[in-house]
Amino acid sequence: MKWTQTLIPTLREAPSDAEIVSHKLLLRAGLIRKLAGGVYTFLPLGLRALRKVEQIVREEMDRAGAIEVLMPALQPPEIWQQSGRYETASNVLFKLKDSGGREWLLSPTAEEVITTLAANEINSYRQLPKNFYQISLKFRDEIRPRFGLMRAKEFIMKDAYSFDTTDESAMASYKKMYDAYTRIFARCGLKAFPVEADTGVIGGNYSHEFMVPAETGENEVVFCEACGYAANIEKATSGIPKTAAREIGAAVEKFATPGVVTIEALSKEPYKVPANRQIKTLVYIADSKPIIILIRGDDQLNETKLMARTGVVAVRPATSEEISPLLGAKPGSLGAVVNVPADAYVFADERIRGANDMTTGANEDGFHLRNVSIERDIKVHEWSDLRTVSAGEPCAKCAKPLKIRRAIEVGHVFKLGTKYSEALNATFLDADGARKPSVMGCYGIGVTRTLQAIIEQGNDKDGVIWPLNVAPYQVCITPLAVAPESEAMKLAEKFYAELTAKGVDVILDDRDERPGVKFKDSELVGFPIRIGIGEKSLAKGEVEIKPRHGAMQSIKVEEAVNAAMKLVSDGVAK
RNA sequence: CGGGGCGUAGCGUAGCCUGGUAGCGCGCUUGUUUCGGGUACAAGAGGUCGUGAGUUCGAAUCUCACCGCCCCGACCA
Repeated sequence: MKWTQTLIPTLREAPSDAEIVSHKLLLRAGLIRKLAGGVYTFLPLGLRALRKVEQIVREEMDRAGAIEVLMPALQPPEIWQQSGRYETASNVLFKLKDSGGREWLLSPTAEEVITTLAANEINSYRQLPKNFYQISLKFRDEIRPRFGLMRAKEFIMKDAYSFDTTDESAMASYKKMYDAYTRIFARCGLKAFPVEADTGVIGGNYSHEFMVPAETGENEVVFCEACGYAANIEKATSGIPKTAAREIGAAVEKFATPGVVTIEALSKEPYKVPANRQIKTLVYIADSKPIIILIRGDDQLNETKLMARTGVVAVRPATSEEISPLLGAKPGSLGAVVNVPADAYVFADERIRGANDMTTGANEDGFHLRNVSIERDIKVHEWSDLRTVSAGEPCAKCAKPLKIRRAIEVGHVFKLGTKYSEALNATFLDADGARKPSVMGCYGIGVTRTLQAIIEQGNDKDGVIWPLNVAPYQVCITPLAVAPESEAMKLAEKFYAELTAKGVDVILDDRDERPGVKFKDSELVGFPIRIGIGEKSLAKGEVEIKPRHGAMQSIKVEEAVNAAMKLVSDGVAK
């Protein structure tokens, strides 16, 4: 490709609506342009890089035995009602009507469609296992699109869906995808690692996310360097000890705490109740029903865990106005010992199970209770892990201190079980003549997000540093004179023809620009290899080869093509 | 949706508080110049100051509403 024939609108300065480095570089390097919030046009260079990522994904899916299909973006709501997600995923669904008034959805994912397909086309265990995938536009009415392609209303996702006869077979399908994902991200030049994950609205019971470490990531990952444990903080647990038991104290005693409405205030003079001997009482509204949560004073509730436990669609903290009539006191004096409505469901965190000598609110403004022994004094309906892990806590597996870092989620694999196959009748006839629902898995890669993650991970002050495998062009030939009869341009054309013939993606910067402009632009866009051709070195029979992320070297004209080929085959120089 | 911020030329911005001629840098066009790291000089084009209403003799500037964009939170590939 000749530079002047394509469109590479580089920018000296980033538009002010870009915040993070990868978003700025996507714009500055002329890869994308915004049409509206969360909606982008891919320019020629951005599209080339995107296609390369897609191709890697496609090759690895095929290699893992998945088969490519293409499902409609326009979907009828009936199948979503059947699966139950018309309600549970309602907040991200784009809904529209055709001219006849019939309602449609824009696909945010395709479990319903693929399961309907499987229900119709798969009848026998002999047809299984099968794994279908597609690479297509997805639509989600994100509450807040942000960071360019990171969270967009419209994005490209690879989604795959496996159907198996048994749980064991489904695990094998899962493992194949897990391994394929590991290869995909490695081939994209990304340092991505798998972590245990919550399953969210997709459902299912076993799941890993693939994470790219980045300060700008929207996720927090808890990990152990010693044993390799890693989990999304929404799911992570630690080996932190339970609350130390003390001698069962005297009977519960009410004491006045005027004006004390925080854990911290109660831990100070004159009360001096340490936060770890306090029970924090929270009221949440779970799908419009109030629930009471008990957690240790120095712990933080993990709302994702709460949602997973309750199985509801949405939880939110109750307002003060909702709490007062329920418990008879305002937040700050709440407890679950006395005056708890009989129908109020009480969840308690495992860490305070068996704890005694605790202090909690009296459900009376300005009073607390001491000597509370949880099992004796509180009716807990359900115990579970509800707390958020903090950095430094001991790993549950090896007791070494856990660390926390931020990351970008680029892929997610789920073991779904039979949730969708049962709802949508995707059954098969087994060898024993019994009709059974297929055991499903689903597997997603945010392709456009992966592209941005590559940039977020590979850049410096001068611009993007593309891994060779996904660079829009691998080699940029930069003649410093562009008149057709000039030595530099003639040689550039020759290199261009030879490298192209060898299957290398080459761009020739034939713009009549100053050398500085060309060098700056090639670094901004981030081509892995630049071949500079100018009169000075040409006089010595040499040209320059400059890896984007390495030192420039002068090389004899006749060796230039081979030298470039070597860099390409080496996967490019450090 | 809650909280915060911002809308002035393609991009980045000044001007707004204290109402009166819309300014600068980059980019773009033309010419000269330069020719190995975003050259220099000159001449130019380009603006409904987000939209609408209001206050005023007069509004980019003050008031209100709406729209859009960005950041923090809930949601997720």
